[in-house]
Amino acid sequence: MRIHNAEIAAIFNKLADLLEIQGENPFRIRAYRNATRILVDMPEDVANLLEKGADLTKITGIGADLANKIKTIVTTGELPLLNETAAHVPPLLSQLMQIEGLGPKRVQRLYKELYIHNMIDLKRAIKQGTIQKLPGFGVKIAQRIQEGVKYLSERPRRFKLADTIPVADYLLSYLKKHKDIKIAECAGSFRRRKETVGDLDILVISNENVSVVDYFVKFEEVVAVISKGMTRSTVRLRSGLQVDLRVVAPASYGAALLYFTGSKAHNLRLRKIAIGKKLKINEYGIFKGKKYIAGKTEKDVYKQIGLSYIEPELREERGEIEAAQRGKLPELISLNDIRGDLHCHTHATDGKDSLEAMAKAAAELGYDYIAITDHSHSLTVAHGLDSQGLQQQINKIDQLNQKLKNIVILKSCEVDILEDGSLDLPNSILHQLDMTICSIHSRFNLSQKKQTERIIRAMDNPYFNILAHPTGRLLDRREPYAVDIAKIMQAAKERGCILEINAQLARMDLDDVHCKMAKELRLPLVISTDAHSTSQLRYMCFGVYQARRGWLEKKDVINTHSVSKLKKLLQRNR
DNA sequence: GCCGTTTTCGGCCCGACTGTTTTCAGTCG
Repeated sequence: MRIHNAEIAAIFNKLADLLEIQGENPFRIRAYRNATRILVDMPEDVANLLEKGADLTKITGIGADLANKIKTIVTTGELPLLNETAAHVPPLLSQLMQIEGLGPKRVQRLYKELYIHNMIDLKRAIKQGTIQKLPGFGVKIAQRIQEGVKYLSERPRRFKLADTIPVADYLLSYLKKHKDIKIAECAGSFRRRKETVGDLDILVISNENVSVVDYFVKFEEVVAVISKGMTRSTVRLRSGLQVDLRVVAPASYGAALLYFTGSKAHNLRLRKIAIGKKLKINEYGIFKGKKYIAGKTEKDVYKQIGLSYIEPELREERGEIEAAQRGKLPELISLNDIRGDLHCHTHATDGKDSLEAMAKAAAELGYDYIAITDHSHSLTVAHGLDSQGLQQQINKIDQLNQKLKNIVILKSCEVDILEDGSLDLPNSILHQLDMTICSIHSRFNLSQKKQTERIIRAMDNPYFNILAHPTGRLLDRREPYAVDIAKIMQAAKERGCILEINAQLARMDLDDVHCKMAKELRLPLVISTDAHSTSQLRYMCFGVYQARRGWLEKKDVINTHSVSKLKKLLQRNR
């Protein structure tokens, strides 16, 4: 049984919670939390790396002790220290830390004074009204805990980025109506374009902070004001989304935007670098002693500590600071670089719109080409095409291409990869296409070895071009199927195949970490929308965000090429 | 628990808001 990084991370995170409740050294706890972030951000399972004999202490943040603990978890599936700690602190106490307003100190007190071991005990204590009688607690904190418990069971954990955009736009337009607001913009993970957003962070530039905060909490969608001070406030909206507002003066714009954009790990590094230069960074600026030396723009702050400007999408402490120091930051791809969409469906299978409508919509987006990739016949739920159906579509596209002047329709198909790794349409029809995309829509639960072999065998077919949605994950709904992505990428590279970044909102597959992994391997990727209607062609921006988070440049993505260069690339070596 | 261009020991980012206090601890980002 292979242990995945997320499982090791969960063990360290739980250990950190319990140690925190015990009142352990905060820096030791930080080391464990830092390790969880490192593990989650790694493109490959450490179990794999250990098998290859890698030295984990080479990773910054992992010392001899943590490396040993990781090894123990990988070989035995558990960590003795966690079990020992759990003997002193009830392990389910870590759940209580997820409640808003409950940190380690209060959880410890609930445990020691009221013998609360878990969520059930807590709910009982709330009902009995015993919490407010604890020294240091009081009525308001008890009330906040009660609301926190309720909210924890109701709220979605994170929101998809796309779902938060209309809310953010509406809130920003509301804020901008205030006469004293010069600038209002989103920071946080929203600005870093993470695929999911935990809460919305909004920065406002104004000299009239008090009236701005007052105005903010009156926004029509606010259902609860969690905190409200002179310069910041937190509210909860009808949708369950939490919004943090911060107001600063113009001189602090850059420093505040930097601070509020994060990530936390990125900011920590910046602040440490500043300390090394006898400087101090906070949300008001960068200071030498008490003297303000910069802070109007983010660029100014970076410059003071010897770094070039780092794009928000890169600020995850995944090597961007070292790259900035060496002047080796990537020039990130942008939506304007995209010249076509290579994955979309029509009403011939499970799409909503016609071939003509899709082509016209793509032309309106300024694209040079669009590939029509309706499903093949194994996907019966989508009424997939058999050879005959595909032949009819090919003929239709040929006719349409004669007529169309401003766009080229590429003949294609989303071909199912069968369990044995064969494709479910014969090469006799595939050779008539400009390209194929191939994907897994069945037997998700094969072992990692079998699933990986299945895909690589499919790639052996010379008509295999693009592996669509390579891990099959659906955000919040389905875990990725077990595949050795490193092996798949290597095999794709050797065979001239390409991996997709699928921009369907629930997919976003590959993810950012895998994009970066592909880039390092020099494996080309494609960004596609998998549009099932003309309107979904607009999802392209989300794929581009993901690509930017994965450090991709124009040259790394094949649908930035002209149609002739693209066609050449899709020829493989056949 | 990690780390080292002041350090192998002694540091480890920094500030706002709240509630329960009478000057500050706890939580959060």
